Amino acid sequence: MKRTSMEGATCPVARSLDVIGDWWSLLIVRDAQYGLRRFGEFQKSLGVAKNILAQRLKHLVDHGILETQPASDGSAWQEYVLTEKGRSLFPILVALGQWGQEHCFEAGEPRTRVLDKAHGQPVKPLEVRAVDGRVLTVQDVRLERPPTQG
Amino acid sequence: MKRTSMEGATCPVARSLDVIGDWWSLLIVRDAQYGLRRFGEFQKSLGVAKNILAQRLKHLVDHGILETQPASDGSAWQEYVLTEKGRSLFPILVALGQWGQEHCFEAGEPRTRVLDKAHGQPVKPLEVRAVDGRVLTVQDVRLERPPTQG
DNA sequence: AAAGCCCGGTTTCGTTATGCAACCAATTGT
DNA sequence: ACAATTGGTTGCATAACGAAACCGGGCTTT
Repeated sequence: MKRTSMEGATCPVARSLDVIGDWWSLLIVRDAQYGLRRFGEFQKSLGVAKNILAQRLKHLVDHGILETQPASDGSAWQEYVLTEKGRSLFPILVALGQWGQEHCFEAGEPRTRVLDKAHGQPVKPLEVRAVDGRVLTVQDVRLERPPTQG
Repeated sequence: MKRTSMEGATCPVARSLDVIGDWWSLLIVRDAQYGLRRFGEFQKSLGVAKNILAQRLKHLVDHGILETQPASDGSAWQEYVLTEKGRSLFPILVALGQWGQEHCFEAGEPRTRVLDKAHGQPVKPLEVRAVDGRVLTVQDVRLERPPTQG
């Protein structure tokens, strides 16, 4: 009765979710993107139980999304910093954020926003595009499944 | 000891995850994007237990991501189809898929791909852009928290 | 250098969610 | 009319989650 794993799936979405699809991982990554590094910082920011946080940090380190660094302020403790793999989750977080803003808030309700540092403007809504630049919707794409599968 | 809810969070990412952040919801939505509509189709495609699937479908309907339609092939059963809110999850799925392809597969390992119908080409990698069109990385943005919080 | 306070966890234990299988009603095929 | 399929629900065992207690090493204060 273990939670079913998507590790062997041929669908990239399923494999991604297998790694970062739990309730906390993406929130940890989000906080890491914005500079949090220490266990205590994450715990305070997220309000998550310490055992769960420890589990998740270990999971993210094991999967190469975070790595531990010996220090940075001279103290003997370690810090958790994003790897390149972790930083490349940025579009996912932006996509989730934009969807959430659009669909999970009342008008005027206060919310955290991601702003372009250069001009203080919100980020442009993501667009899925073809290699030739056309904007694509779900109707414009199709799924290609691998040849030999079930 | 209930699973902590993000419903009241001011962060849009957290609110999104509160709705679609579990192990199955996005996979159901992905299948729905590619045309699956019936309970049995989802169950067969995902291999999920029927009680869990029923729970998740209800959850997605409650949150306005799917809606039930009376029929389409004349039978007396109902179908689950995406609402506009559900269709707008498309960029999130693309982002997850692209990240998964890049980071969760060995080279040459067979995988499902999303292709532009027009030319059969894979979709272009997503780019986060500023309103003026500049491509942004996480270093180019900052977080603006709502004024009175905490 | 001793006492005490943080930081970063681990342990314990109760509660919740997940997953499998059995069951069941309504619909459909024969 | 009878059997199989569809679309679920119910029960039960197990794994994950969450709160709080605990704990050891680092750091601080004196």
